[in-house]
Amino acid sequence: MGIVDVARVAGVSTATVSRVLNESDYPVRPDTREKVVEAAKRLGFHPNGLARGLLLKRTETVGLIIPDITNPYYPQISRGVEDVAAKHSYTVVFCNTDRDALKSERYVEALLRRRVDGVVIAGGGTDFEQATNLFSDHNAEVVLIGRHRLPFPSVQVDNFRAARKAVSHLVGLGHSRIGFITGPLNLTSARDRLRGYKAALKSAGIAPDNEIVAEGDYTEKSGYTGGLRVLDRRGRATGILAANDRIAIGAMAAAADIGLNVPADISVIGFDDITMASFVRPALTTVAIPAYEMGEAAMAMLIKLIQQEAHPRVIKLPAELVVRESSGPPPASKGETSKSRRLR
Amino acid sequence: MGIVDVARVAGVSTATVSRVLNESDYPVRPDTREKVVEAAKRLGFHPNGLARGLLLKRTETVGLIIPDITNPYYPQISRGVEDVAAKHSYTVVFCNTDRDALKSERYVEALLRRRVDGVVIAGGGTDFEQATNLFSDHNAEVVLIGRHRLPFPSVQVDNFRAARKAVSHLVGLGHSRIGFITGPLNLTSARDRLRGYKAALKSAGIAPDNEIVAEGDYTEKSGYTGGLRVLDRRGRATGILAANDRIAIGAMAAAADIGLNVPADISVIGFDDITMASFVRPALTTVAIPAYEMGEAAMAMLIKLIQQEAHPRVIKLPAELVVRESSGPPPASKGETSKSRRLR
DNA sequence: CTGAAAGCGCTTACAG
DNA sequence: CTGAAAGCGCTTACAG
Repeated sequence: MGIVDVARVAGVSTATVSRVLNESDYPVRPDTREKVVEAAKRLGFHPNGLARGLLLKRTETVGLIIPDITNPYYPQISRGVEDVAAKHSYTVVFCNTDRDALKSERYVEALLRRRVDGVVIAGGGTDFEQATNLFSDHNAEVVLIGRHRLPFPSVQVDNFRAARKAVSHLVGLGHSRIGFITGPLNLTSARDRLRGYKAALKSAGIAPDNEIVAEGDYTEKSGYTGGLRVLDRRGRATGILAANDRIAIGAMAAAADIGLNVPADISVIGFDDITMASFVRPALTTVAIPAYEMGEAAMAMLIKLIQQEAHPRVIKLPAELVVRESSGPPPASKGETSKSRRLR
Repeated sequence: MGIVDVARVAGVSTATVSRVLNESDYPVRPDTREKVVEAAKRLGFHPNGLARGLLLKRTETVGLIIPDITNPYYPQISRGVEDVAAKHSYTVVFCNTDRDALKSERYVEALLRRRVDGVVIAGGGTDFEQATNLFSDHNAEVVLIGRHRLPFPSVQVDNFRAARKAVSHLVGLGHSRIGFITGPLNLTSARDRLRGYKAALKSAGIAPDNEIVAEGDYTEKSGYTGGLRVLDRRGRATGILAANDRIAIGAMAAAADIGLNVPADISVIGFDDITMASFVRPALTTVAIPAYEMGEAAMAMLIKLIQQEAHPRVIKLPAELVVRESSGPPPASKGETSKSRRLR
């Protein structure tokens, strides 16, 4: 069942069928048009996109390469990408690399074979230099989300400034022992946040202390472990910046399990503003990263590239501090917990 | 740059190139084979999947239709689907319908045009009868996740029994005022859980009370609202079953904001066991739905269907109660909160 | 306004 | 073991 069948039933040529069904502005007599539409509907005709793509060299398909959809940051991005893709009748192929070189390579090959018109790549940690060049060489456009050191258009957020803003908030509240649980330091996002943290301490005249900095990996578990490390000692932090909300929530769990009160004993600030952030108790103060909008912007940019329209080379989106319940002034005297006060 | 170029460079025919590159078991002399492999590599040849698919009538692409990847239940499922897809070198096209008929229709058309080999459909609420028949008529296999009233293979979990199990746990703890915040009742999953809740009450000899049942929609917000409704009155519930973890976490937030202690004043049980469930405090008791495994099973089944292998018609996966901190015995005397006790 | 025909890049039955 | 050629289902330049 193909276009020739429609042509036969309508009593016209395949050329005419094609012109009608693609709403070409090629002139076709109204009654001819109607016969075609009628026949197509009667036969339940769905044009073969493979044949079309083969000929036209465009598939209206794009790839979305992310580390892991299970990380609550990526569903937002993906949704943004997909919504604008759908709006322009593009279809998106979904690739979870786990930041694994082998998996990435396989996906790149799969996308190349499927002749995608473009890809959006989010999340670093893998070296995409070769991959992006491959896509580029094969007429697939590339848009990056986040800061990569690659010469492709990208959508970014200023993680450095965002982290600084969060730390300043803590400083403004009176904190001077401010810890940090980082993301995986092979990621630029994580490194930028760490740099911002350090810069903010410096400009507040606070000496850095590695005892209250722990490396995490953007999971709740690493936040829990890091939280225990940063909190369970004398001279502990009175404020913690976490490199994302999952870490922050893990750290809050650690605080609770140690018997520390948030924010009375310890303030916690996250990053991202996932939905859950406003529903944990105390509600999480966090730096909101506009993930959905980043996805939207990336896909919009990709479509412009594909359709050879003008477009900016890099779009910077703002991150904003959302103050909720988990941040407050430090406890009155150092080392004293709300519990010890209560017990007095 | 195509197979003819590779053939020319290797000094063989396209037939031979095809046979070598597809690892056909057709006999090819080793040195010929080598020349082909060499040429393909040198030219950076990536076979055109569109041409291949057009001819073979299979694309090694499947569609994944879900309501919304932003709902933390679906990333797990999607990951399961995608992991086994990748393992078999299938590619997955990603469709978020928002349970919207128009969007669904568009995706179905897009998938049909792309000649996907099959689709897995998760999440009801939309009528997929027409869609599934369309796929079926066009040689695309269909696997459903969850209970639909459609004659297609499916992967399910027994929500009825799972809800009963959760309520029984509360009854065993001594609760007799047990509330329920439902999911959207147009979904069979939500209705099955509600039925299970009612059945468990009945077999425990507890009269149902609509005052402590609220309709939610699987979001934190609806859990918060529902929680306020069920908790903020005399004769309030001492235990709440929530139709998913997001609702449960919303309900816990409501309890906290009212000044109620979980589990001292009120026990809360969720459904799903999302990662966050073990990191909120108190950690959430919940019925673990094996979402990742459901995705895996569905995709595995789909591949068997496509490759015409034997397969079960329906796979039932077990749901297990995970007892953590949010459930405990009811407060000693009715209407008395831990706060009022403390104040005494 | 309409159609005949070439061609997109592959695979495979057939012939040698 | 190897190759010539047909054909998958479309679109479009060309001719009328």
